[in-house]
Amino acid sequence: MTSNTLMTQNAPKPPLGRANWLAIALDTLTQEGVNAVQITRLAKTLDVTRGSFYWHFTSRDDLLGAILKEWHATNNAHFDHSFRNCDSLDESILNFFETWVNEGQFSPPLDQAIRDWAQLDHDVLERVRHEDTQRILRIAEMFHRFGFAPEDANVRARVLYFSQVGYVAINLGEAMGERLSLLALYYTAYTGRTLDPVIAAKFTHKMQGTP
Amino acid sequence: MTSNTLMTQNAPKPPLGRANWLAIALDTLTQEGVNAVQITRLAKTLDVTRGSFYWHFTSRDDLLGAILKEWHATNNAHFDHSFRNCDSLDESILNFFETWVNEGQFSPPLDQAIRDWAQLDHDVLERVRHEDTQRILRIAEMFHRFGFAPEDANVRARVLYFSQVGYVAINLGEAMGERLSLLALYYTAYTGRTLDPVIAAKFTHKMQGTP
DNA sequence: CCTGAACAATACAGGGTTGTATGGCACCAC
DNA sequence: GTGGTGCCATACAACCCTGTATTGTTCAGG
Repeated sequence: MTSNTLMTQNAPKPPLGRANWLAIALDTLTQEGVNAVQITRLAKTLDVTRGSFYWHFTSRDDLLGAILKEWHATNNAHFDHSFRNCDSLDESILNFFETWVNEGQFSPPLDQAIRDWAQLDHDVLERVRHEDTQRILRIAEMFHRFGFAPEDANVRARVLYFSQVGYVAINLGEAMGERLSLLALYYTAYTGRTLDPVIAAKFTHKMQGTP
Repeated sequence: MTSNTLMTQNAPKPPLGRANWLAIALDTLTQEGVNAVQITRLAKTLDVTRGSFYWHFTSRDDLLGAILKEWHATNNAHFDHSFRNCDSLDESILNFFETWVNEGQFSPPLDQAIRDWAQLDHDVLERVRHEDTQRILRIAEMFHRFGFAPEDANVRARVLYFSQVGYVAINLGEAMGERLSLLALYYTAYTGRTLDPVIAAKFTHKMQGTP
């Protein structure tokens, strides 16, 4: 091999922006926790030195603040939209399930990483608590809309939400098929009602794609 | 006034043992996570230098291993005994609730700290997964014993267990009164049955002590 | 007494992380 | 081309944490 250029040896490497750093930071946060989001490591995975970071951010805290803002802007917004405009309880609950397995808009792992982080930082805890109560309120409203008494709706919202959070925290690593096989039972456990078999079948078929 | 150290203002400071280090390590683990259990910090809170630590333990990993063993020996054993020898579903479920609020034998915060740790260490994850599946199995057996069909018992066990784990993960910081006021509704949400008001009242009264 | 074990203090080497300061280098404007 | 600006590399100072080696200190028992 020749020692000189003119080949693809020297990657063009387009300039990085604040968004690139934020994205990789969110990744390592969700995968390895707050303590792992270190400037040195991020720089290494971006194949760049820390000089770049300190051009886009003033400090590590600056980055962490941006992370929190990003989480609030994306994850929470998508959570809200997940079960709006639903005409039935079936649809609402199934949409809710889908939100938690279909990583795309709302990211449960990110949510959990933020929650872990909150255990160490009181400011983060406040924000997470606020979000959680908001979410529970919205789920409760949903239950109420479909005929549950206010207090019953409240409790069922809590049980449903707690369960989901607990499930991702426990991280059993089950396959999709396992979970779907219990769908109807989950539905009645959460709602006290029976899931229409046709709707269940449709949902099961739709979900068979993801692991 | 007791005798043999004739009033030295210099604290006698009895010698430390492996158990002392383990205890303080478990404390900081539950309060601040694995990354916070550092020899230097533990030594500082024990008012001792690191020289002591390296006499009792060979390394930090040695300590972490001991922590895991301790968790397995105490927390899990106490979890098992929590709802054994119960004659009714009421009693079982209420005992289960009590286990999760009454910090004494089984410690939910420690449980959660270990779970957070598991997110970073695959070995720990394996052990936690094993424990979680065991626990769920035991709860399912309990439901089955009181008349639930096997699959229904399985799902209800999962919902109940996930909920509790999720609740401590979310860390809403609610007062005892708040939670107790919804007791009966929680009970029917989890079991699909109605809680005997007398038993409910007895339990509520019993629990009013703890915040 | 004296010895050796239990336990702790001190000192040092090696590695890792955050900031900051400063020096390039490309590229676009004028 | 001159200059400025966006972006990154390099070098350095100040910590913090681990592990190990070495040296005390206390105390029981032969």
